[in-house]
Amino acid sequence: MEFVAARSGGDDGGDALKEEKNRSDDYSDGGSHDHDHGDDDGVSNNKQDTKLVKEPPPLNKTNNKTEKSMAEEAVAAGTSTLFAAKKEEVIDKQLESTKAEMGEVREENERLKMSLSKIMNEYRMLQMQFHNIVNKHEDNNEEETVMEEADLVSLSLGRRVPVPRRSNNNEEEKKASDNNNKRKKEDQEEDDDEELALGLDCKFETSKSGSTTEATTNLGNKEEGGESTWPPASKAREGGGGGGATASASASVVEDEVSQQNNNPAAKKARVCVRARCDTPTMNDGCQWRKYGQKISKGNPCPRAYYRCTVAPSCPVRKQVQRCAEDMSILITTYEGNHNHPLPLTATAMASTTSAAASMLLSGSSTSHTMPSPNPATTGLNLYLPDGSKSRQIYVSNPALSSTPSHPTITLDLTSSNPNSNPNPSSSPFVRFSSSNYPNQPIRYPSSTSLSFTTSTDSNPISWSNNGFLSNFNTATHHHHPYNNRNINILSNNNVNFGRQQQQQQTMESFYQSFLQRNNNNGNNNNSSSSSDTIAAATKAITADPSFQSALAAALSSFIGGSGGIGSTQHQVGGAGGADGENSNNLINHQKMKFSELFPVSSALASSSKVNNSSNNNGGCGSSFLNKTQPAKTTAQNNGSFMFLPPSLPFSSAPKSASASPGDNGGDDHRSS
DNA sequence: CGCTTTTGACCGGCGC
DNA sequence: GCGCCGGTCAAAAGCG
Repeated sequence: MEFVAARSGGDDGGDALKEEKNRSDDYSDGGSHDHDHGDDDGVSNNKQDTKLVKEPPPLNKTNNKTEKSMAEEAVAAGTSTLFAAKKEEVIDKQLESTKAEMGEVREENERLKMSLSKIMNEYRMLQMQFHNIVNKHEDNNEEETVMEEADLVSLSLGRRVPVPRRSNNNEEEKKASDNNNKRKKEDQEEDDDEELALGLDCKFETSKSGSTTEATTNLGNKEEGGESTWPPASKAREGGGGGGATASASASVVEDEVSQQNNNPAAKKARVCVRARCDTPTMNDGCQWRKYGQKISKGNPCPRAYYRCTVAPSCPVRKQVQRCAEDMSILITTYEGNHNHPLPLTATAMASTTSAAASMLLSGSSTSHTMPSPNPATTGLNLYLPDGSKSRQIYVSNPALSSTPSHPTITLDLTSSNPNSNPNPSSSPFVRFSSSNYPNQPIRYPSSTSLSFTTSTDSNPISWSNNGFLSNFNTATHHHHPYNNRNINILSNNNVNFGRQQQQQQTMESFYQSFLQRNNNNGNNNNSSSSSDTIAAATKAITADPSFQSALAAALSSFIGGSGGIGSTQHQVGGAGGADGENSNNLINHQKMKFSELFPVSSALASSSKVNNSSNNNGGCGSSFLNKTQPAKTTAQNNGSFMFLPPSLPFSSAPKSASASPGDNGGDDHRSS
């Protein structure tokens, strides 16, 4: 048992150690080994000896038999005694040779024991050294230890990454793993439990070793900030448990990014662009943002809102939020800079995602451009979700990088409208809408890194939320993508069920919690058996699969802000806290708007209440960009002609919510500077 | 009153 | 040098 673990630890001396254990009688190291000793002694310790010992008796027996038989024959048959004498000689020779072999074996055994004792001494010395090293790393700089991983970029949410002990590949650990296996296994189990609870471990399997850079944080240096990740403060606070530890893993990544950026003068700012279907003004990523500007950018009728992180006064992180011109249901959030403060747990989800992306962007700067491949199965980003002691992958397909000269950008495509992942874009009303209005836009992203977290192309007509959120968070985790991807279809395929969505007036604040409740509600109120079944299946999937839970938690935290953690202090998707009614109305209106997009004839009814709501609307961007139009524009909405709104559509009256993720698209200024 | 949003103005980079 | 553009600043206004 331990041998297996020891070997799994990758120790090249595993065999030697095994030999040592097998052969050494003076090997004293805990009771657990005693058992092994017993087994090993029986199995292989004196294998040759036993063989040698066992062999002679048969010889003797056979010889005795021959003697007896020969004597009987001699007596009985009266044959000559010469034959018997020859036989005795042969037997004596065999015995002598056997004794000689036994002596050689004994000598060999003695030599092996000698060598074993030497090896054991060396091993113990190495073990001592290893312990010292490990203790130093753990006590002084866990983060750097994390960064010593050669080929993995590990991101963890909300938990300290148990990397230091697990992934140190030095030989000391390898050997020490034998004696420490039990302890380490216990520790790993604990760590695994932790990960199961809160962790989303994202590891990039790259052939690069660039992730071993030193932690050169750039506190407050927004110019060189990696992207939307969270390093510096966390590092500064390390050892403080909680928040600092939470962000440590991500911090390592970002520090890596930063260092790599420093190594690359051309890359001033790394950006992570997250594309997600979002009805709300911004994705609630757990952080608090303050809007400091808004501008119409070229090529996109939707204004671009500029936010800065207000969690810490000096936090240099910026965020740009803009609706996708081709598909206004898609919210494009671009993160830039490094947080210099600990992040709430809900913020670490997006942090992890963006960190992972940025890590790939930066650490793989030389190869990432080659990642786009006609075969999605061969390229992509593997997000490892801890599943007990194992890790499972979420394959993020078809990454591609784009970088302006000053801003290397990686795009996380959380939508299914990714042409790579959604061969049937017409299934999404938004896609259809967008394609008709902005035919040029689909070309916007080929040049950008597109990490599609979706890949589920089948339109599962389930709408967990009434605003397109997680509308198709189906049971794809139990399916196998044609590309062997693990499907977590988040924010995909807005399969709008208008009637039900109107009935479902969900507050986004407790989205996840209400989700399960709404399963029942759906079943009771909507009688949507198919959907309820599927939701039940999805629920089962969630409850049954720890890794899926992690993924779900991350996703929900990313897009909804979660009901826990700081969620209470932050306005959830939909805008102002407590404005559930407004949110609901917004959601309803949004769906109506969708409906009107598809069915203009009926849109008049749908938009009737929306006009009234739009004035005080703090709602989400979906609702915001649909509802928060100037009165003059509202007419167009009433006519179901939203898609034909002028490019300068202001989407004004942004939400007044003060905290997390206020509305983008708010304001109608078209600054021409 | 404190915080946020709005929004016109400003600045710097870049291309021509 | 000029204009365009993205990004930021900061005063004014709004909100609770």
